[in-house]
Amino acid sequence: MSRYDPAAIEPKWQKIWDEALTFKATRTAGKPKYYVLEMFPYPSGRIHIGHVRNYTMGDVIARYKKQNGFNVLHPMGFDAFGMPAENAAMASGGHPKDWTYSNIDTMVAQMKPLGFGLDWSRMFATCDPDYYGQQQALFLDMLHEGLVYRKNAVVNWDPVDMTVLANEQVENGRGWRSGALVERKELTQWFFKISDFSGELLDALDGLDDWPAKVKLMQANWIGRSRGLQFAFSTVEAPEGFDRIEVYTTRPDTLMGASFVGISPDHPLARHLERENPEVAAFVAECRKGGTTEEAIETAEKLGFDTGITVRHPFDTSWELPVYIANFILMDYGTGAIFGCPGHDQRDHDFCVKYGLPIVETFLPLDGEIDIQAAPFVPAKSEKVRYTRLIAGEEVQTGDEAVNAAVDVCEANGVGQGVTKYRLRDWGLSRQRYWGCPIPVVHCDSCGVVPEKKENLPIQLPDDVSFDVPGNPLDRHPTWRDCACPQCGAPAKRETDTMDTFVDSSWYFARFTAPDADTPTDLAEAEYWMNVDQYIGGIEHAILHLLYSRFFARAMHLTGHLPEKCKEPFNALFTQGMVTHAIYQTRNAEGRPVYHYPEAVTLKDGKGYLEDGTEVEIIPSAKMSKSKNNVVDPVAIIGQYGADTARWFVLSDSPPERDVEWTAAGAEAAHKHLARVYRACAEVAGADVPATQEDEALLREMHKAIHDVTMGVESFGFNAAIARLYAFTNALTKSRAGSAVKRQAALTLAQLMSPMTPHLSEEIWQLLGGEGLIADAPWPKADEAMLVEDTVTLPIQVNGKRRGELTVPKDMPKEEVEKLVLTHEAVERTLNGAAPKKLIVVPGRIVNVVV
RNA sequence: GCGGGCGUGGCGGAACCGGUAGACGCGCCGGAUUCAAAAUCCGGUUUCCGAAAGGAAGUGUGGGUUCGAGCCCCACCGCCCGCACCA
Repeated sequence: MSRYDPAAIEPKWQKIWDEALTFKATRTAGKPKYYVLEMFPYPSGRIHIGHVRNYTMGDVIARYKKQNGFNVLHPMGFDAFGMPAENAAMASGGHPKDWTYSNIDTMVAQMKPLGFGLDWSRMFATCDPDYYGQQQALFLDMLHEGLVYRKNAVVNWDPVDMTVLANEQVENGRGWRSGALVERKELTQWFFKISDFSGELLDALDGLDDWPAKVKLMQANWIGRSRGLQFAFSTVEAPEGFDRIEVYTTRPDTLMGASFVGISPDHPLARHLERENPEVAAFVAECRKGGTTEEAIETAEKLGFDTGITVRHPFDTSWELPVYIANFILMDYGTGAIFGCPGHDQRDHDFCVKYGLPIVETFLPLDGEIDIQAAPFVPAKSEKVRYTRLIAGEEVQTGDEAVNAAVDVCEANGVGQGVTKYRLRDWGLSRQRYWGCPIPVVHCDSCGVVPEKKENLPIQLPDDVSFDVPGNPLDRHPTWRDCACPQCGAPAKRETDTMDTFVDSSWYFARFTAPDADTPTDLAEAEYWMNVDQYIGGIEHAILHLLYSRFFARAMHLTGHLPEKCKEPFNALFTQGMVTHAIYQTRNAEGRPVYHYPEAVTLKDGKGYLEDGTEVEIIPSAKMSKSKNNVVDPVAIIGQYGADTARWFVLSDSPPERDVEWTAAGAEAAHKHLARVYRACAEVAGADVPATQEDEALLREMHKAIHDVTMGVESFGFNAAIARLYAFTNALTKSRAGSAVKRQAALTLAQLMSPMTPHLSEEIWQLLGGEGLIADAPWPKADEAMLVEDTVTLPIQVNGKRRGELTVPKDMPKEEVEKLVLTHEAVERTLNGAAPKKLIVVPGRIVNVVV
């Protein structure tokens, strides 16, 4: 009998699937489809065990759906534009394109041995001119539709590298690479009008029943809808043109408790004063310093500057409030100006205490005393309070009721109007970088900004660039910028900004339905394959990627590239956990940690030792990191145990939404189990035992396994499904059933395992003479009749504690069960002749005797 | 601070709708096979008392609802994640 040899069988079956085009997605009218997609990877260079887990989950779903008669679309591609490629080029002198494509080749070569049922013929990278050319076409259509516009925006500018930095590249106010102090620079940039969709993107979350509540909540918070009042204070002795200050408040009911008006350091009035008054200039300069990175310092201290200007209270014109410039007010939220109500806001309270401003309450708790001077009273808006300085409504009402009443009264009195505001801002897509999709517009001296003609697409990135000098290579390329104005034909210059890489990943799922179409999508294909039925990816994309994709799907519908039904492109979303691994560390003489590779550590009784006997500290379940020496390389695992073991292990033990810890012992155990399955099935293939009395018991086990594993796969309970498969394997190996039934059970076992361990399953299928490929074989169906037993074992509880059990025919009437229970030895002993207080019989489940 | 989630043996984790807590795996213990080892197979394994039969306790803590609570309700403790000067 041969041994389980993954190194031989895995490549064999991969070749067979390839040649049979087993996983090629084909559109057939009348046959249902299923589109399963895992978030595509960035081509960083090597695949990670986390990728293996992510793609294995998708593959289980894909193979399972195929066996259930669906036309499955399960594609793979690469999110290939982005800064690491440029950074690599700067560091080692190569070209981002070479670096990227060579990484893609490596990663594809690492992924193929894992045996994923992918339609590789649809593969693309977002840096393929074919893909980004279509993205440019899409951009032009969105521009035409009014979904894209230009405006000035502030960026982080590194004056040494002459480049724009992302927020996360600014460390302590300095560029992460150059170390130069980062400047705030205003540039004209392109924006997508995602804010037009704020309300819709928020409301539509309700319809996403198969999305994690957590993700929906994160998106809702990000969009941040608030209802409030916008109105203007009239000013006293303000510079010309500033006779009104617009403010926005979500608490108009506290208007009678206002103590001051605060404006942002970036507010037009502050900017005006800055030019005239050096003290103001010094203050706002202080406020702007460092930006977001020094938020620790900023949170500690709330600073204000009294402008000397005052405003009149809208309901009492003799009441004047001072106007402060305050460092905690953001220009891009609301109107950049607020009124401060210290009685009911901690921040305003701190501010008023610091600057000696009056503190009055507008409402009090229904019962009990509070000292509003000592601390603000900030109850939930849904809570009822008693108003002492009432604008509108009942004296006793909830904050929500009071806000609505206050808005109505203010509107009736001509004091502003109720407005709905969103936190979500427009999506700035311009990046002053080389390795991205060029924005297809032309700057013409006479015509201004002109969209490029579609027939000129793709506007390709030039290859002859270098990264040895700072700045954007597109800017300094000798000829690339030169072009003819698409409108007047005169010599003009191309836009040198490229698109944010989030644009690339906002529509790739649609492109997979027709990767070779000469328009962004093919409507017939999109109509058939969309939506993505199951999307799988990391929680880190809960907000941006998924929100941008939802926006893009709408934009693509408006521009005629997707049918209406695709406005929400992902029917179901699953966010998977990470694969973690223990860190083994000791400390050097200075007390700094020293990290050891797992191979160097021997484990004994839960403790780890180095070769010389030194005990190491074990930090369990840590995120894998190269610098901590705890990375598990999938290629090494496949070499050691084979792909099926890796696939089996990453799904076992932990629920898929949670992190799973990779342990050598666990991987070893998974491998041993697969070898055991192979042995057991090979034994069955060679046996010839006539039918026995145990046949039926094994068949019942088989049908239960079919039922449970099916449920497990359907509900993403892969760990539970695997546990069930262990149990079924045990049942098979221990059973003394005849060979015919055992063969049937083994074939079923192979099928139930096939989404997780496809190679081993095909091998067993072939060994036992299964018909065709297991990948094509219909998923087994549980026979309901075999799931129900003729007899049931009822636990007998006395006062809720289990005291014994009783085996009775399944449909025995309640009365008879009761009689039997009362004669049960344990019950008789407890009752001791007395009658029970109560007797509860739940048919088929349990019996409880109350004494 | 706000929002969300989680807490079950030595470990990862099961437990459908409120109905036998600890499935399955790891580890550990014992045994078989072997000259020996590896590999494999068999049995045991929540804790405490007991030789055993059996009994008692037990799902972070305290209370509640219920014939019955890991699951529902209230309060608290701990951990994790997300957001955050948002007017």
